[in-house]
Amino acid sequence: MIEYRHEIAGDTITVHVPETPEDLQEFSAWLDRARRRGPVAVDTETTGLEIFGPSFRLRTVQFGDARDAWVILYERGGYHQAYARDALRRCREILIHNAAYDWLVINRCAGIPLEELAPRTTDSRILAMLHDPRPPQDGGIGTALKPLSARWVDPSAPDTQNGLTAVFNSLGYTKETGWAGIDLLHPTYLLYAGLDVILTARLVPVLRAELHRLGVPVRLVEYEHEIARLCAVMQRAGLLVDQEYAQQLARRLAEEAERYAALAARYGVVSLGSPAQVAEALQGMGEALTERTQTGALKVDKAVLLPLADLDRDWQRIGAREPNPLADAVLRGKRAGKWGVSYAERFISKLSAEGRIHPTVSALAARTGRMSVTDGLHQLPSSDHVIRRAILAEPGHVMISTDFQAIEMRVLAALADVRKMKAGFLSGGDSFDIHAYTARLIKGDAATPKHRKIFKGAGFGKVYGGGVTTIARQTGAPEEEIAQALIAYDRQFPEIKRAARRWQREAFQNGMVYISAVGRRLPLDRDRTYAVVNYACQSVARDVLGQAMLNVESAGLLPYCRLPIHDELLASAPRENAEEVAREFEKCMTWDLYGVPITAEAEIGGRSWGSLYGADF
DNA sequence: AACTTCACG
DNA sequence: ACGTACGTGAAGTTT
Repeated sequence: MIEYRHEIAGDTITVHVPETPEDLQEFSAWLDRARRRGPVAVDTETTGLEIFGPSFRLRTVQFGDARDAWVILYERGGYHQAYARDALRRCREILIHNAAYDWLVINRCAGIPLEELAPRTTDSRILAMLHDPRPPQDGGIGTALKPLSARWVDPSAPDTQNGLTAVFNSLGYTKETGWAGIDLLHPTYLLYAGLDVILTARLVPVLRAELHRLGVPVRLVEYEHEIARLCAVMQRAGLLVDQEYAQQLARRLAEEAERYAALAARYGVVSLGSPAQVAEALQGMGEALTERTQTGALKVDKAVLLPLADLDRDWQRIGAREPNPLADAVLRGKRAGKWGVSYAERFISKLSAEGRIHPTVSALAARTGRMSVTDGLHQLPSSDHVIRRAILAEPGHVMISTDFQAIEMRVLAALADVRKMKAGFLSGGDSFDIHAYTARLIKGDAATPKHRKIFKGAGFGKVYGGGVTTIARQTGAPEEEIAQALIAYDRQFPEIKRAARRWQREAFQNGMVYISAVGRRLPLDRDRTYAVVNYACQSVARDVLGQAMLNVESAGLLPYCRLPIHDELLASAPRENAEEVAREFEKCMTWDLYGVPITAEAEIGGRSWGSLYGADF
């Protein structure tokens, strides 16, 4: 048995590393005592972060409480693996930091379904997010184990992390390659592995007490653990990639990017991605650039370049001027480059052995509680089907996308109790259009599609906290018209302004933390408290999606689910049942929220995701 | 690491 | 006192 001693918060702790069957027996005896006393913290060390990648391996599984850690050398195989598996099955209550990762690792490498682990798990990262969801850049502690431990357990907790990075470097590894390359028995590695479970074991009771003190509902904590499980199930399922198509698409886009880059080079732009070069070249061609970035540099983003290329927001010729050929080449070259690299190539490089991508589905990512998904799967271009075409339903299946209808406007109406909005949503049928309704309320029979567009902008302005200038820029309407529209909007829906003021006051009285309708803590930035309207709506909309996911599971539809996308659930379902499954999804996403109907509409596509975006396949 | 840009809801 | 568009992930360039 290898043993290390270390100090945490003034206590001497021990990291045990069993090597022989007798050592493992001792571990087993400890586990029996520990699991009777209380929860056992669990963690894994792996060769990297690509759980579904072809060379991924599980190296160690750690167990621990506040004073003892046991690092099981899973990589050694044989009885090490047997004891680790057995121990995972025997623990009643498990504590994990960022459980979704370890659930999936253990599921993939040790064959224990995450459905067995999840009901027994408390995730310290979830507790931390419910305490303060802000990343360090926004003034929070963040949710990484070391900074959290430094705050709540022992200020010197991050030292081992830095120590391990230094060891990686001294051995000629980087932060990425070190995890797979370092010797399994390296003392710093084993100590680091052991300390993580001890820190987790100490973190959970402190955070629990803190949440209790702040009145965060236990129900919310439990709900978040359920949502984490559902997201992990979707991550495990992954999405099928049309490999041949993706490869061909990547090649085509690379060629296209190359062609436009060569064109831009003729005007002195060596790198399309260099705003400074683009700005200088455009000015050299006599173009007047007026917009500036936050740091004072000349802005040459899409919004600036499109008019120079005589293109509207949909890339259609306006006919107002002679297109600037450089602006046109930069726009097209950058788009082709981004689509090729961020999407098509990424799909290929991220493939699992089974030909699928498994993007990380983070259940609790944004400071509003919103989910996030990696590998670009939340950001695939929707204006064109070519990228989404590369993602496929299962063999014999079709893609089904079920969207909430105007969810944030409905949540706003519900939370702020906006009388006329609620009346509209209640009277409106399936195809009710809140923005057209608003336009009719204000303009009467004179309401036109142009008015609808303006009041849609005003509605988003309310939800986002935008002003006249930004809404005018977004909608393309004159500022005077927008100013009038906002006045009319406030007159029709006076409850919104009142609620905004009330929510800001509540937050101020609560240490600049607004408590959402479900009890979620939403810290406000002092200099932009108006954001509370957006935080309230966005976070409850996220919780509406979470509830829908729970309903979907109860209806037996979870195996069809592939991705949550803020106001949408993407699914793959057998072609012959598609109609029935689609209706079921709609049912799971339909209910009443404080007197406002929440409604959803399913669309049945073909084999590829792209088929839902105006293409015929 | 910071900045800029661009893709989404 | 007044007014403020919100939230992400990712790539490329510059510092």
